[in-house]
Amino acid sequence: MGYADYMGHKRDHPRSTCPISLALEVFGDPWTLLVMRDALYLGKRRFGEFLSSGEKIATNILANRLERLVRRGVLRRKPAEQGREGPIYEPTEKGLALIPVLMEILLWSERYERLSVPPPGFVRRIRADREGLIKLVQKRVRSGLPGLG
Amino acid sequence: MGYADYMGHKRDHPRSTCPISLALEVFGDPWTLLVMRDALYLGKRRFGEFLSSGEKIATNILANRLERLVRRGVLRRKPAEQGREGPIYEPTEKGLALIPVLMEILLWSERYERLSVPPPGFVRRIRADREGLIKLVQKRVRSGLPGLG
DNA sequence: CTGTATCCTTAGGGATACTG
DNA sequence: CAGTATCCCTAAGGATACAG
Repeated sequence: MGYADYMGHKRDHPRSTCPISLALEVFGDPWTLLVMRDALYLGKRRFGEFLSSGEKIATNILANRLERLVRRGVLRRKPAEQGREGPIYEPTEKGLALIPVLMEILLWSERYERLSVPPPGFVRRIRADREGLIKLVQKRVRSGLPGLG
Repeated sequence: MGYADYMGHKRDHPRSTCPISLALEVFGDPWTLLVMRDALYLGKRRFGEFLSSGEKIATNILANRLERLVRRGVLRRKPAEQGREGPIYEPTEKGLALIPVLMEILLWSERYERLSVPPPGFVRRIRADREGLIKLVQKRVRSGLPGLG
C-alpha cells in the first residue's frame, strides 16, 4: 500500500462529484489506461505480460495499478489454480466499457499526434472489434446518447 | 518552467509511439482534462474562470497546464487587447476534437461511478451539443470508423 | 513467475505571497 | 486580473534486490 485511494495528493475523498473528475480519479495518470489498453486490445491477462509492454512500467507501479483497478471494479483478479501458472486479471463489464473511451483517444491521437504508430497486433485487434464497436455506437445513437437524460 | 515536456518523470521523449501512450503524454494526469472540460463544456476562456472550478486547481498547476496545452496545439492563447481585460485561451481544432473523448468518459462515469453529479451548466451545455454530437457519431459510423483503415 | 520491499530522486502539487 | 515566485511536502516513479 502506501498509495491514497484517490489520485490527487493529500486527499482521501473525491475532489468533486463531476463525472469527468471522478473518472480521472480512476485513470487520470500516465499508466492506468496503458494497462487497460493491454487488457482490452492486446488480450493481456498476466502480470508478466503487462510488464513486458514497450513503455517499461516498473513492477511496483504495475502492482499498484492492478490493485487499484481491481478495487475499483475495472479488473477482476482470478487466483492461480493448480495446473495454471499464476493469477490472471480480466476486464469486468465496467472495464469493457472503457473500450469506447480508448477508441476515441486512439482516433484523436492518430489524427493529431505525429509519431503515432500502434504496437504490433494493436490495429489488427481493433479491426476485429470494429463490427462490435459499430453496433455499440449505433445502439447508443439510436437510444439518443443515454446518460444525459 | 521546471516541468518536463513529457509526463512520466525523467524523460524528454515519448515512452513509445503507441497512439494511446502519446495521448496520455498530453493529458495523462489528473488536471489537464478538467481544464478541457471547462473550456469545451463550460465555455471558460480566462485564467480566473479556470481557477474558479470546484476542484480547486492551484495557480502554478493551472499556468503549467495552460502553457502545455498551448504548446501542444490544443489551446490557442490570444493576448489581451486594449479594451479587453486579459488574454484568453480557446480550443483549437485539435482541442475541439477532444469532445468525443470527454463524452465517452462522461458516459462511462455516469454509468459506473456512483456519486456522479455534473457541475451546474454542464448537462445543459451537453444537451445543447447533443444534436451535433449525434451527427458526428453517425458520420463516423457511416464512414466505418476512420483512422483504422 | 508474481509480486514485495527498499532505496532514492524528483516532479507534482498545495499554500501563500507577491508583481505588472 | 493574470499570472510568478517560493516554500515545503508528499506521492509517484525508477532501479534493483529479493521472497514465496
